Amino acid sequence: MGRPRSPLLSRERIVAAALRIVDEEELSALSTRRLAAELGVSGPSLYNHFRTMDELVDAVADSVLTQVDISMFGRLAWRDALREWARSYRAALAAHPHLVPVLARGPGRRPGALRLADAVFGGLVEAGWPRAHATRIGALMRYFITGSALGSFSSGFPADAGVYAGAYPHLDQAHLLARHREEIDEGAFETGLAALLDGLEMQYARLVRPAGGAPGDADA
Amino acid sequence: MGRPRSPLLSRERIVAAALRIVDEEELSALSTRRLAAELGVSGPSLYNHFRTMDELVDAVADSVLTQVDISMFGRLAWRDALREWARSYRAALAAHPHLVPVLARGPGRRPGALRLADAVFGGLVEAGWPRAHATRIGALMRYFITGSALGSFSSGFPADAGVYAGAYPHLDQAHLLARHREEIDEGAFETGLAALLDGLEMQYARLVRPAGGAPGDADA
DNA sequence: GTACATTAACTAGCAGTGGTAGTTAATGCC
DNA sequence: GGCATTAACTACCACTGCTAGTTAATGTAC
Repeated sequence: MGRPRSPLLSRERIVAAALRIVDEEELSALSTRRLAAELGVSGPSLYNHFRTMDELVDAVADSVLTQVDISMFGRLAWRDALREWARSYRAALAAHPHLVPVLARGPGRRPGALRLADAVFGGLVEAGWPRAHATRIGALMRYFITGSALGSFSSGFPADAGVYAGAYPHLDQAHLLARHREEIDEGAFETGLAALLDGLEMQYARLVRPAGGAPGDADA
Repeated sequence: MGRPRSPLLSRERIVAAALRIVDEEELSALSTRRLAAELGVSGPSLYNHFRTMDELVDAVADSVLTQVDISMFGRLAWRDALREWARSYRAALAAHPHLVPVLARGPGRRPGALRLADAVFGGLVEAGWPRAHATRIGALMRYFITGSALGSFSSGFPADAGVYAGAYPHLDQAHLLARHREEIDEGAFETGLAALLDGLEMQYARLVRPAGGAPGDADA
């Protein structure tokens, strides 16, 4: 059959189709043959564009991160920037929950992920946080955000009341959780985010002006 | 060959062997044939003890949660209990990071997971938190803890300085992160935990005694 | 403008996957 | 003692990621 007159595939087309499959089903539904079939092509053709399936999944995962807004760093105060960024980050991940375990493995060499890390760290350092603190804050924010996007808390509880009956006295209402999924998950995220920022604010106050008047506020 | 004179397998033996494989390699290394070989048995024999591979993985995951200490609820003040529980929870998960994506899908019908949820929710409610707040706190704590155990932050950054060179100006030291893995991950967890508890404490103060003296402290 | 390396599709096939069907023999219970 | 149940087995099935080797169109160098 030979090479076609115009290319049937491109990395972009492959990534887009793969993302669709992963979102509509799950990560394990993504297979070379399945993806190739969706693209009207035969399995191994994908290997002309990606070296391995892992590399393909990496590209799909990173494509999600390009949606995250980082323009608030340098524009807003660190606390407000962190909050807006966290919301944008979570929204991007929550739209593609099946990819969260992949993304949580860290940035690796994926440009989208490195771009985020760079922006957050840079924003915090420029706001006066010492580098060691900025590192930890970047990490703990990622912990919280990926954790919140990894799986719905509420819908992890079966809606069948019988599950809880005898053995778990405090969970007598847990079968209702799934019904209020979105509002609970969202509420927990916002509550946690607010608590986290309040707590960091306290630390910042102790750190940057420990007795009444210190330097540090680099508001460019 | 028929049935052996004494059973070769048991759920416990299977789960233990599976946990070893998952810890030493990764979740995807766990296959029926591989596991069966390790147990000196042939593949499909496992299906006499578990209906599907998913059920087996669930059992493995839940076995990890039985290690988590929940004795502090009712014994310590809510804030201290939450901190101790969080540390115990994280320690259990971090010892088996490859299982975190499974655990993060929620408790489902797994007794170990439901036992945790029951203890945390019960502890918070008895400490005076309204049920809706207790739900959110249970969720947000799980977000943070699973997120922190899901993947090391620091070792997600390649140790190769060339990765960051031109494009990511603030990450000029990021290649050193992996070298300080444990101390950074641990530090970020503790910093985040402290911030979270500080933030919740502030909320608790506003909530339970909004103007100077309210009821609510059920210290049983 | 013609060689020619490269590219991008293909078919065939390998070793490994979860899971099913059907067989066999030991066990535990009535 | 009779017999359903249990727990092992072998032989498959459809699927997985991936490799090898084939073919024909493309882009580039001279």
